[in-house]
Amino acid sequence: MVPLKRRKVVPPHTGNTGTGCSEEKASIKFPRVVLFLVERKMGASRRTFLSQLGRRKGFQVEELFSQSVTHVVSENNCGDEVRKWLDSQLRAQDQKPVHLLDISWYTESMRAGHPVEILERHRLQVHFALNGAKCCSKAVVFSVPSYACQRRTTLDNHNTILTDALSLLAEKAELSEEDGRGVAFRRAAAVLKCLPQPVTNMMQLRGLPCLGEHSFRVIKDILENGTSSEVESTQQSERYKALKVLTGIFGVGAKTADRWIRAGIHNLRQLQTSGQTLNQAQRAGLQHYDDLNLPVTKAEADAIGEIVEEAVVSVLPDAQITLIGGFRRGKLTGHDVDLLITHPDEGKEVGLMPKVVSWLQSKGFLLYQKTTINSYLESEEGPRRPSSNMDRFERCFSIFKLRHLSREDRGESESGCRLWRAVRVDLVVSPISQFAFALLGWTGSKLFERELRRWAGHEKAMSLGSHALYDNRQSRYLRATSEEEIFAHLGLEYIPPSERNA
DNA sequence: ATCCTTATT
DNA sequence: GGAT
DNA sequence: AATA
Ligand SMILES: Nc1nc2c(ncn2[C@H]2C[C@H](O)[C@@H](COP(=O)(O)OP(=O)(O)OP(=O)(O)O)O2)c(=O)[nH]1
Ligand SMILES: [Mg+2]
Ligand SMILES: [Mg+2]
Repeated sequence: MVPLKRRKVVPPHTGNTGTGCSEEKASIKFPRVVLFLVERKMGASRRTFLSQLGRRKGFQVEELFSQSVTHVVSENNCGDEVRKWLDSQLRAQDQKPVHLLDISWYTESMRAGHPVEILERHRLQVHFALNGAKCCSKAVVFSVPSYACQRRTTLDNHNTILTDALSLLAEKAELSEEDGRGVAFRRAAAVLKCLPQPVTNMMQLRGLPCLGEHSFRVIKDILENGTSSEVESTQQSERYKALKVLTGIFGVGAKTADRWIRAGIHNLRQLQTSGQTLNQAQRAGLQHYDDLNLPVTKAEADAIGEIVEEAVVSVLPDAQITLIGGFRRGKLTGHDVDLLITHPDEGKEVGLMPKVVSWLQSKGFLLYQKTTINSYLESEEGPRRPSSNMDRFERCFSIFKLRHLSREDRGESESGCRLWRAVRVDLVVSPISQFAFALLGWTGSKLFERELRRWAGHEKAMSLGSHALYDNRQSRYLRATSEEEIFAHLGLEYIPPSERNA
């Protein structure tokens, strides 16, 4: 884990506040091992005694913690506590990787007269959640909250093997229309995604939320054998493979795929020869199956953003376009491009979507589109809208025809190779008064959105949508002009887009 | 036992 | 499947 | 029933 080889050893520099190395006349026998003993719980006198013992045996034992230290030895502290102390001593970016070791490694090394091999039992325990669990017989310090919208989840996932496994089980449940199981596995995976380090043993998981018997079993199998038999058998199952292929068609969900499989349709060839009636979305989805199952790059997303911008400003000059969805969270690829359009003057955006779609269609950019315009007058029934304006909401699901991005802009027309690809593009038009809700609602991730809404309903008696937040107790809509304000309304710490990758 | 996000067409 |  |  921690690279010990070729660690540059900084010689004990001047100003090392003296009480150390030079006084003990024994020379340093192990230059690649630089020790530091943590005084906390060990006591100053015992620490001095152990340090001098070590130096007599030829170990370099530092008085102060610095970048040159390679081995940190502690007694009766757990890894979390030691890590916290080290962080308080040295800025995180200045720290080099160190071994966090128990005193047992030190005493064994003293007895052997040389640094002994580091075994698992020598390492200090690193816990993730001390949710009611005890840490070294000391009370809880920090915890992993149970709603994903209370946590920071960046894209650097230290447990991809485990989260891929749990995500696959979630997908299997969702394809079997077992939504409860599906969301349970999604939440379990999300908890592991937010951990600061790889899980190496089961004890580290004590006290974590959303992990139960089944998830523990899957994790244990992977830690012990490198794989989970349940995951493997799922991947090999004919039904799972067929469900994946068929739901890979835009417009085909779990129910339709299940019906087709029961009719003996397991792949695209069987579907095409079956004479099944397909709706318009499914016909487009099937025609562009390969392209739509290719990842979309950030460069392609930017290119589409520019085309849409040209369309939008040509019909409404001051309109603003924002890239949302996974790309706003910092993802490098996605399954589609999501764009949010608004205008600084409330009401100027009304009727924009049909004009934008017409422009794009006239230039031949749209292979498919379904636009929905939600405009309705104030109704007496149900909760009243935020005062002063009516709800206007326009959306378009489309398939874009995008010219291939050329490395050196050679506008070639070679042999049989196509010059374009199909890309799924979602457009949303929102009035500026609802922009913050739209931004929050379409930035995702999907699980993060569900957890925000569950938090709103269950913990705050509120209802959150992608255009408004309703307070059931005050019987009114709460206004917001920024995502920060919405988190504040919900009593949540603000989580930036890059940390919503649950 | 019951719930599991909230909208749209 | 996991939390309440 | 599908999509976000
Ligand atoms: N409330 C709610 N929002 C959703 C749902 N699915 C997606 N969204 C929101 C959050 C997503 O980030 C955003 C865009 O959806 P996408 O399917 O394009 O997902 P995203 O862009 O995150 O991932 P991608 O890289 O495109 O696969 O819309 C849903 O089921 N409910
Ligand atoms: Mg997307
Ligand atoms: Mg999308």
